[in-house]
Amino acid sequence: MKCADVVLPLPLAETYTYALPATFQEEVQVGCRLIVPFGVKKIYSAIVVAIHEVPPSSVRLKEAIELLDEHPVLLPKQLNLWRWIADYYLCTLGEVYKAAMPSGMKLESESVVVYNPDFDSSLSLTEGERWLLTIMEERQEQKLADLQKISASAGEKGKGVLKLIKSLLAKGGVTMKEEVKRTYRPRTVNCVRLTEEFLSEERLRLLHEELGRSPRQQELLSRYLTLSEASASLRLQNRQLLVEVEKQSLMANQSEAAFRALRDRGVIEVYQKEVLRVGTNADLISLSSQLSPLSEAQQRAKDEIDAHLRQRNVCLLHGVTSSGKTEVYIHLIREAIERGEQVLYLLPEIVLTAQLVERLRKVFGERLGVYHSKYPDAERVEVWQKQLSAQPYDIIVGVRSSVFLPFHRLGLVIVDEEHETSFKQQEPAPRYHARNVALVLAQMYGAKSILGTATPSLESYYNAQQGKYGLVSLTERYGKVRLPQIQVVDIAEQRRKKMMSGPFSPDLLKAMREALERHEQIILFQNRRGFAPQMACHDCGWTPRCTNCDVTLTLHKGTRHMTCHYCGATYPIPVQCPNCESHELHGMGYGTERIEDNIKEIFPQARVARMDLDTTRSRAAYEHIISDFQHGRTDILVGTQMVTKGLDFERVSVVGILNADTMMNMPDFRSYERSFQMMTQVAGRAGRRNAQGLVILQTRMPKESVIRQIIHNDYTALYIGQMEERKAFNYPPFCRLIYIYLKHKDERIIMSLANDAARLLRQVFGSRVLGPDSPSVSRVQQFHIRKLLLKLELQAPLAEARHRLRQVQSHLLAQPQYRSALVYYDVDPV
DNA sequence: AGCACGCCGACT
DNA sequence: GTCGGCGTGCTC
Repeated sequence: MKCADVVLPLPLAETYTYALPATFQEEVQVGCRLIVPFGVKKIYSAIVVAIHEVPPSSVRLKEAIELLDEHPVLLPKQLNLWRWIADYYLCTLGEVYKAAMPSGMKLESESVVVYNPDFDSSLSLTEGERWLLTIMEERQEQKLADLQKISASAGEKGKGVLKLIKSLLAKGGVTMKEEVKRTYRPRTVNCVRLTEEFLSEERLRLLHEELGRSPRQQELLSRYLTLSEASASLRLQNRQLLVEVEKQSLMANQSEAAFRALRDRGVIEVYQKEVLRVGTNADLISLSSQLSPLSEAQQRAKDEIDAHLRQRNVCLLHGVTSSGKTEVYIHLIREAIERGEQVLYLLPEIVLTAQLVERLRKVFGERLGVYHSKYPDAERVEVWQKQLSAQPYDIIVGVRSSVFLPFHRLGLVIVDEEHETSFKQQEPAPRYHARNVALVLAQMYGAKSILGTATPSLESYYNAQQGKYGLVSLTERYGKVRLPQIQVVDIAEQRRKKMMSGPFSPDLLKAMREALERHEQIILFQNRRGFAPQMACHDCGWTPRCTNCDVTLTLHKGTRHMTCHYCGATYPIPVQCPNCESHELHGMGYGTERIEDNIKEIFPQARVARMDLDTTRSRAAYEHIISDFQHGRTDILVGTQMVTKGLDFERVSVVGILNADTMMNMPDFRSYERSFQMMTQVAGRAGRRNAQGLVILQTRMPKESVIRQIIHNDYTALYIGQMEERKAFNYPPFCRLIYIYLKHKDERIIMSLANDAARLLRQVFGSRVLGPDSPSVSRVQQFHIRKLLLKLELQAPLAEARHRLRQVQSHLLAQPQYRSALVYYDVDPV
């Protein structure tokens, strides 16, 4: 008798053991999915991580319900990676499972309420029960979740559906069942074939005569026979030898009436064939045909990378914006594929646009698979399945989560825009850094890695300086375009002189006006979305705040709401100050929405688009904005960080950074590094394949060192300056950081918990523990938050440290007063 | 996570 | 007296 240890897609630390029924116990392998019952009613698809004999002690194991896979969907290396992530990032395997697999592969049960048609409705029922019963009569099987939605919109009548369902269940009006929802459905196409009766030359000849007076049907039939290559009788007798004919291709110029006639005669029949949504390797194109030759500088960079990778496993490519790193990658990818290796090309979500995929497809055709969170889940399931198959994609271009895809023979990993913080998942767990996970993955496969960026993270550059990574610089822009000229405007001074028009300095307006006259494009960067970051009463200074979180509300004029950017709650805009009854409530400060409004007033003839979280909810909307700008259908693009990411636009001559100070003043040891990266990246959008661009950088702190470094594109100065500070105050890359977050609804409890945790941790880690602090947003969704900081030496035994952390956690949570507290970790925070 | 159980305050 | 809120503990 065998049983299996499984991981459930839940934040649980343990694996669970299920008995395997005789019907499929021989087929179960590690890495397969099993459907298992869990708790009283729930059913999940779990991943098998071990198979063994039933231990004698375990009295009552539940049985697994069903085996979903003949072959593992999780390869041993992927499972090892899961384990590494759970261990390193201090989370559970279940959390990794949740993040790793497309949801179509993580089945979950849902409760369904079923109407009982034999129910005697003359029984005495309450008004609510009657209401529910009429709803169930209309549709006799309804998901519990749907009923809850219906009841929420029904108001009074639908109050407490759960209660109503329970009472009706007791009276026999309805029953309940659990159904596993299969969200992934293969796509099918209609195909046509001959029926059993007509699968012989003899019968077909007869038919031909019968059809003597039906030329349309004859034509259709002969077209079918041609398409299916049903020439020899051997083929006819063995249906497997016939080529499948899709109805769509059969019906080109054919009569639908003739088709129906043939079908009604019982000659042909229609069946469904499963097809992949994603491309197949059918039309492999020659790899060298679409390669652009490299410039001298690019070729040199590529040769250096090759040389480094012979010695080391990782190489950092530091190439200025617009130096054509992508072309270098393309050449490296081609060579890897020719060696028979697979390639993983990681990008931050925002850069993965149609334009890049198109460029890569031109070279690699259907050898390229795209894995993106904004693509339909069904497509992601298929990419996963294809990676498992015998003909996987040679290249995967994907976002963060593509590090979880299965590979057979991974040989090269490219992490583009390596410095991007969006590679680090913030919420929920696992809080993993896809760049670092990708490096671990590469190591597991013995693959080489390339990190590319114009603005390296200090960590990566430090590793390169230490000789851990190779370092290659590409200092020349493609086509030898000059880097943009950066002009700094002191907005404090301009404001004193009353020269500012709202957020715009005269210099910026002048540059914009001239660009518009020359029919060139403009990018404006403001790192705040919404209309105004807060509202305030002019008379008493009162400011609306979120009731769940400790933050001010952002005014969104378009949606006529105030929104909490932490919990997403929306509030109506107050007409009157609740504090002093004044009507003088105004938005303070500038978000992208307000900038857009102002520009439309100043340049009414200009076509303006805005790109931020609010305007790019869907992939279509996002690609629309980009393609409009790319094809010159918009003149000015206003946006948040999104506009700073490696987008290629040819006609941009002016970039405006409206307020650099919000970035530099972030209360974070990385604020200067971030400011440099963001501003250098957005500046790099100016003057590509064109004359030199102009960047207007508005700030109140024009003398700051980082501003000087941005102007001169002096990464080395930034690096040296920042490294001195990091060393002096002991911050990464000179140590490792782990944030410990504590959450509780009661502020008094969180304070005492934070103090107890700090005391216990200091007993173990001494002065390596800092805090507790209140984070800048100290309350989110009713939970009070405290944060502790653990600074570990680079050579510290990490596994030991993590073990001790877990010990302290379980010790604290065992105390009754802290039982409802939440503890989680952020390892290597960004 | 999601669900049942159990304990306390606000209503018939 | 019961309904229903939420805190607590368990799930092979």
